[in-house]
Amino acid sequence: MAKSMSPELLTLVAERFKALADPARLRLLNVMRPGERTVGDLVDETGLSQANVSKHLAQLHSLGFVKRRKEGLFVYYALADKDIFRLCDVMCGRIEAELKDRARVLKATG
Amino acid sequence: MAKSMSPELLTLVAERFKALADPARLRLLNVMRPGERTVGDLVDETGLSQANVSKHLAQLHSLGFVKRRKEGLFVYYALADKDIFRLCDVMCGRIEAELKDRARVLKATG
DNA sequence: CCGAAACATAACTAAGTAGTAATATTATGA
DNA sequence: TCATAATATTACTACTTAGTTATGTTTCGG
Repeated sequence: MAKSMSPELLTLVAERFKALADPARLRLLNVMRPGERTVGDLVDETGLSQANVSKHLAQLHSLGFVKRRKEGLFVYYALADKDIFRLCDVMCGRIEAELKDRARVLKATG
Repeated sequence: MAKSMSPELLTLVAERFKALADPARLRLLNVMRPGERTVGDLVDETGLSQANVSKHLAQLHSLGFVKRRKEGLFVYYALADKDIFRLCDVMCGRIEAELKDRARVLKATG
């Protein structure tokens, strides 16, 4: 984090964290991991409704997390870059550490 | 992101992103960057109300982003680790790239 | 003990948001 | 041009949550 983060910058950062703060959007991003997917693919692979998927994709796209490519009737979405992996890796590392710690405590207690 | 992220894991990850998806909490974390702070310090340096600060700190603490140390009447909060810097750095990099890109487009258009 | 200071918590309100159902838009082929 | 398929958008509802006010809890000095 830079030395002095202005409230405006913090708002922009928060806005981006918020885009990743939803299980449905994370599922969509996860499905796109191997490569681009059409909206229909994403509907099928997540079980979410079409309208819901479209809305989530619009949000992820507006913040630059995914890119879109139109081909005939279909629109292909793909991850814009590898940042999401890095971000999720950090979070997963935290969760893993927590679980380990919890297991350690349980072992010591029980 | 791991190959197969279960919905449960994604929910845990989303929960943690959500903790960072608020300007007030980011401000608190930013104030704690140089070192530990009492609740009163955080109230003064952020301008948030005491109750509000306590609530945000409880949330950040429950998810392991900050640690607490009690000393007499005062409670000192501090960043639990350096993950927050890494996470915010990624987000700031994205924002910077966006702004650059927007400037480039404006230059080409105007 | 008592009062005050530091912090936490509870109850409440207002604003934001995910999901749905219905409708609109766009592109294709007959 | 028309019907249809894929996606986007709109209007709405239910739920969540940030902030406030008021109150509770803990700790210490006198």
